[in-house]
Amino acid sequence: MKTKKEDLFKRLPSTRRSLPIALMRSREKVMGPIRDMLKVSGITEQQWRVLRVLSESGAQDLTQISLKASLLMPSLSRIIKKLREEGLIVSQTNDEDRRRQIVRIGTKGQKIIDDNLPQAMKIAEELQQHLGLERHEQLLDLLETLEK
Amino acid sequence: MKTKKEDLFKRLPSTRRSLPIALMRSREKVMGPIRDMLKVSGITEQQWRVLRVLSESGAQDLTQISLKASLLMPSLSRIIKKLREEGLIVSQTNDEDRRRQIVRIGTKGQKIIDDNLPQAMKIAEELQQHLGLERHEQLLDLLETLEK
DNA sequence: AAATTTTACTTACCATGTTAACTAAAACGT
DNA sequence: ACGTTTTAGTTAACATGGTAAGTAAAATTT
Repeated sequence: MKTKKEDLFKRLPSTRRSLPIALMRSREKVMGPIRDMLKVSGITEQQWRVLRVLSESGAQDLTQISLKASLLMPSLSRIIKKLREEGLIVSQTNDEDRRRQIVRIGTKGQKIIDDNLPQAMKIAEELQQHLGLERHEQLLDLLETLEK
Repeated sequence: MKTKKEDLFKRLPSTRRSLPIALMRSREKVMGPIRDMLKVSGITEQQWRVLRVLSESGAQDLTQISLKASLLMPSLSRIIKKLREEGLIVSQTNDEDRRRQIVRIGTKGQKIIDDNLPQAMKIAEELQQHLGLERHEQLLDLLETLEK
């Protein structure tokens, strides 16, 4: 078997075996059905994450939301503004610390959660079944390892 | 141990065990060092991917690049324009098919590749070592499974 | 050959990602 | 108390993500 000239040098992994690119592609694949679902409600994936956090963990300030929803403050700031304008959330400044803005989900926002939660769960279950429970757990564990 | 009301209902996985969110967080983590590296050269991660594809696979049209670099055509279109303006690539319309634009990397673009490739390889290696070779391969395999 | 469809981009529009600079309020140091 | 530092959030600027519509050339249909 001949050796190609390029093989004499060290090379970056091909895009197919590159972890950053693989992560990106997987994410696109996984998010497809979720985005399709949300399009009907007219909200984005990130707005959905914010509403979910508020629905699950109750009223809280932007810093907490940004941690739980994995959104950078500048993005979150815009998103909160938008969601408030559309009446999906309500916010008030904290009296103890007037820098803080406490946000809670509104009726209209909660309705979007309620309307989409069943299908979201179905999508998550199908994804899990596609991989198989064991490999699904394994994948999450490996990704968790990556975080540290 | 008491059962909270919410536990009586099916729930979406917490963000820590949600695959879409885990993929996103992992990607951010992994891309950090690469972005830091590229900042010095003044190019973005996506521009880097385009240059890499051109450097590795030679002159080709936008559709091919978009597949290899995992970029949507609208994004790629802008990126190519930018890279051309900055003199990192050169492009010419194909004579057989005048819709096609054949792009190749320029000297200046190749220099960016050459300047950063060693460090990029080092970053990739460190990532691999962090996980361990076996788990690294395992992770890539699992992500590949997800694609299908 | 003329009309239709498909292909390869391009442009527009809006939302988010990312870094940096900025503002206001709270916490700290002396 | 006063000045400094830190924290919480906002704004700005530029690039990309993503959907939709537009354009020109090639391929197909009739």
